[in-house]
Amino acid sequence: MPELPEVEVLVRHLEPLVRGQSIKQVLVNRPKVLAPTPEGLFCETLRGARFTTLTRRGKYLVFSLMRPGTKSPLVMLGHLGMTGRMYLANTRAPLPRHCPVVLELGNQRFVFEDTRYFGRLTLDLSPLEALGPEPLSDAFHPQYLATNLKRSRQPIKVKLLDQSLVAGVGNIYASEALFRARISPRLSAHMLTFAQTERLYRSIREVLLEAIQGGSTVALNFSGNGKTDGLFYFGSAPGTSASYEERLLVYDRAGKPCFRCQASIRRLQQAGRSSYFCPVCQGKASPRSKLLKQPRKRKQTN
DNA sequence: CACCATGTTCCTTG
DNA sequence: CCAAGGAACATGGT
Repeated sequence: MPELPEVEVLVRHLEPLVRGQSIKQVLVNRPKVLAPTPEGLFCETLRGARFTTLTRRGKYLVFSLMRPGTKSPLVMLGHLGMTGRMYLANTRAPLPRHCPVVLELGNQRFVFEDTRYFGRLTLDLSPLEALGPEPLSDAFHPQYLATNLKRSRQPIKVKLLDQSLVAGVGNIYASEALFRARISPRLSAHMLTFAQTERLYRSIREVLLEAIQGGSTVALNFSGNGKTDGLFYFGSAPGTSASYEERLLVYDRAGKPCFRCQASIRRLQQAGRSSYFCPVCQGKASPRSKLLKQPRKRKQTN
């Protein structure tokens, strides 16, 4: 679930649940997810601290906490990696199989579950320094995008995954945005016309905004089903599924008909990752080719 | 067994 | 020095 929209939805739902809660105890099952923060420092720093605010930066969750008797805020950075989840659970509920960190809050516990352990929960804030502008903020605009794309010869799809260009776009939404903008994922970044850059700018924002408004891509279950003790978790929620794949127009649709022209969606490998696109709607031809293909005025040859 | 997977970082190559 | 590509990380699904 971890691209900007999913993290944004998670943050909005989690923020009121953790605010005001204080950490009674810290359990670390996988010290590596704290790196480079030492386990001892992590536990000692957080024990007794109280959550104040929760915000998002790119795909990162930014937890602010206060330690009793101090004035300086404490910040803990979270990242879901590929398979991470963060939720509050009843203390009587059994912990999941892959649970790198648990924060005991008293009657509840904050659970960080991550089957692949690519996620992070750390006191090291340095990753934030390398992030580009938030795509939904004013700092991100067509001129900014144009200037920065001109300096890169990477395929535009690969460039969109560069978090220093714009923070939060991942593999799914990169393909979705390019499909909407009708730009080939193979087009070199510096080759985009300004018109294409403007379309891409709008597409990126639309795709992310719609995903946030849709609640998130992957089906969510914030309420729990009563049988489990999960008060909040990501996962397929019976009855509320279907929204995910239906909103994606090209991602993971190789071989299926393009929703716009019926051509078969294709998949290709770029920088080791899959890209999906419509070979017709996103053909290599630039918008100008339409004009160039028009029959030219012929020279008078008589 | 083979290949695929929503991400980031480190190392190598050119 | 910089850009770009690939492997590594770790586990599970098909």
